[in-house]
Amino acid sequence: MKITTWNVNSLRARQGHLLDWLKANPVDAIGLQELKMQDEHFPRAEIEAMGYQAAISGQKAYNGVAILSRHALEDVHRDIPGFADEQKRVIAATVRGVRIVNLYVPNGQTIGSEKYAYKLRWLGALREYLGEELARHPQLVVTGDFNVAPTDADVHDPLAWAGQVLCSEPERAAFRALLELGLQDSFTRFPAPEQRFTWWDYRQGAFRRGRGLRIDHILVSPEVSKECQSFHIDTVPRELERPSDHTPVTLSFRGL
DNA sequence: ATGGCGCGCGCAGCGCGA
Repeated sequence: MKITTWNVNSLRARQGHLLDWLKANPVDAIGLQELKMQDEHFPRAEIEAMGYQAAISGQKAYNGVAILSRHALEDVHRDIPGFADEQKRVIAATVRGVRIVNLYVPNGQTIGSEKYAYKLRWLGALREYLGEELARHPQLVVTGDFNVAPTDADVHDPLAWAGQVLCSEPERAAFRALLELGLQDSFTRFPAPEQRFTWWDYRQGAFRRGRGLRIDHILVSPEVSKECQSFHIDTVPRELERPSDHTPVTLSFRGL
């Protein structure tokens, strides 16, 4: 089994890239973020023609998440239970007995802003939710754009980013609190690849200059961790015309 | 130097992302 996460930064703008990528990489399931699209505009027929079912939680202009799967999507849930939020950032489904929770964590804008406070509140609520999911589903995979670079090694220029949003200590502590539930950052399960970033700014040729961050993650429960086989950050789509600023990240399993 | 680039919205230029 293979599970991918990809922030497409507008599904309408990236539909061609997504379909081409799925044709070349027929993963079992993929969590998408930043659809920026209402449910009724989702290209369901084109996705189904590729052999995928879709569970979606869309929103006009901002946010929006989906899980696509080549297998049945069961027990689909949206949002964080008990956390009032207009923004569509969470969708969960069970695929072949594996619970997948797919996230688009708030960006946080700037330290001290209302959006930053919302991000930290959101991550606190997420921790409660994932604790419950972990208790219910021993086979748990959490995919998403977490908007947190967990350590300085995940930042091209740690000094320039020190204390900035995505790298601040409260954000990193909130990320570690997810791991303390018993989840593992699957990236750390393998020898660090030469290229470890998953996002590069569109400006200033950041991708070409290797100025990126690792902010897209796949967390796994202990039962899933045992089955992990490989982890891959695919930079090919980032080279295309009008790319998403994020790359797809794929975790492969032996047994699941 | 507070923008750069790319998106949606909507038809000009702004809000937002990371």
